[in-house]
Amino acid sequence: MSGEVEAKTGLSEFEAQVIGFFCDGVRMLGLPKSIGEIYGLLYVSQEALSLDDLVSRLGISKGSASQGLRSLRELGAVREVEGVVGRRVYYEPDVELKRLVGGFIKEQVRPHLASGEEKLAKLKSMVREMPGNAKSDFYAGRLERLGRWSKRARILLPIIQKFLGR
Amino acid sequence: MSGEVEAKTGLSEFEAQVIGFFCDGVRMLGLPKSIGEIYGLLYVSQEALSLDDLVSRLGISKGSASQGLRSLRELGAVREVEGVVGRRVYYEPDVELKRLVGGFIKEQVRPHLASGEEKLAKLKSMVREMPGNAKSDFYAGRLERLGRWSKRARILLPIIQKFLGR
DNA sequence: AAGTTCATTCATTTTAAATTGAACATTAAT
DNA sequence: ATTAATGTTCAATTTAAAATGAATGAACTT
Repeated sequence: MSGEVEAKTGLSEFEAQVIGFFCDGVRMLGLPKSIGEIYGLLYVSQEALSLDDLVSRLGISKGSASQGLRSLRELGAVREVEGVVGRRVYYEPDVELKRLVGGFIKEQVRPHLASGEEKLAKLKSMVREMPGNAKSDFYAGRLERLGRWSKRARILLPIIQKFLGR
Repeated sequence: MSGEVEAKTGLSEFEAQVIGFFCDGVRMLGLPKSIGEIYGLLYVSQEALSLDDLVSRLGISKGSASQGLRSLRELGAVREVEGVVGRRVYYEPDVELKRLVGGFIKEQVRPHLASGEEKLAKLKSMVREMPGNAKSDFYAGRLERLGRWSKRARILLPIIQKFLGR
């Protein structure tokens, strides 16, 4: 009657709210909701959880859980816990902001920045190969400005990481 | 045969590539492609452009153009140019990174941060109202950590803006 | 005030992204 | 070697987001 939370499984109200908190967070970063759900549940759980735990408690598919865990591993946001028993793998969250941001920058930001710089280089060569185009000076100026943007980003990223690292 | 660019209108290859550059950029920020197209075309255009110019040159609908321009105005990424003639409004891009980032932080980042902090406060009160729950200490610790995250973000944002402001 | 020009809104359609789950590995136990 | 347990992949589906464009509104012109 009041909440917007889907409580089809045995999540407490508190757990559901924390999970919702992380869903909002990851959506702001352009990541799928399921990643927020998975990280969120790990974040509120004192014990490490297996893939099957995530599936049953969150009510998501095995596929989602598997893919979500992979993304989170790549981001460095979760780590495997030595599941002494059997071959089942248990996960726990990395809760250090420094590392979370570092992973995000490394996996999401830097690749985009790099591909942007490639494209920029191509654009610059296009301008160079323009004949006596009246606009080419204007174009060159605009591209130069873009180059300054990405240079600033490159300087800024380590500053951010350093700041968050304590 | 080779390119992925839709050239249904009179966009030069160069213009199309610049627009593609900005499409990638805004998608990284979680904004719709049309916003990248509009800003991109304004960015490569020496003269200010009207809504109808955007519609005809980009081949997008009036609705998209209108909504996209609104978002860009709200972000402070474009400004109206005093269209001396008639009542048609012409737009030009704001090309200062400082202001673009500032607008993005103000419009996109801060609201999310604020709503996150609200939710966090609610979660904290939920923990306080927990009876002698065995997990409440663990929960309190986790929430405290989240609070530190958002405090850091609040400190970091002005640093970023200051850095980009020269 | 009737017509014109230009911009916005919003219900519908389209497109893109995320999710699902059955089929396919992989590894371990017997 | 066979079965059981666990994890991954990917074509098909579902869901969410964005684009469309007809209807509407607002502002100007005559």
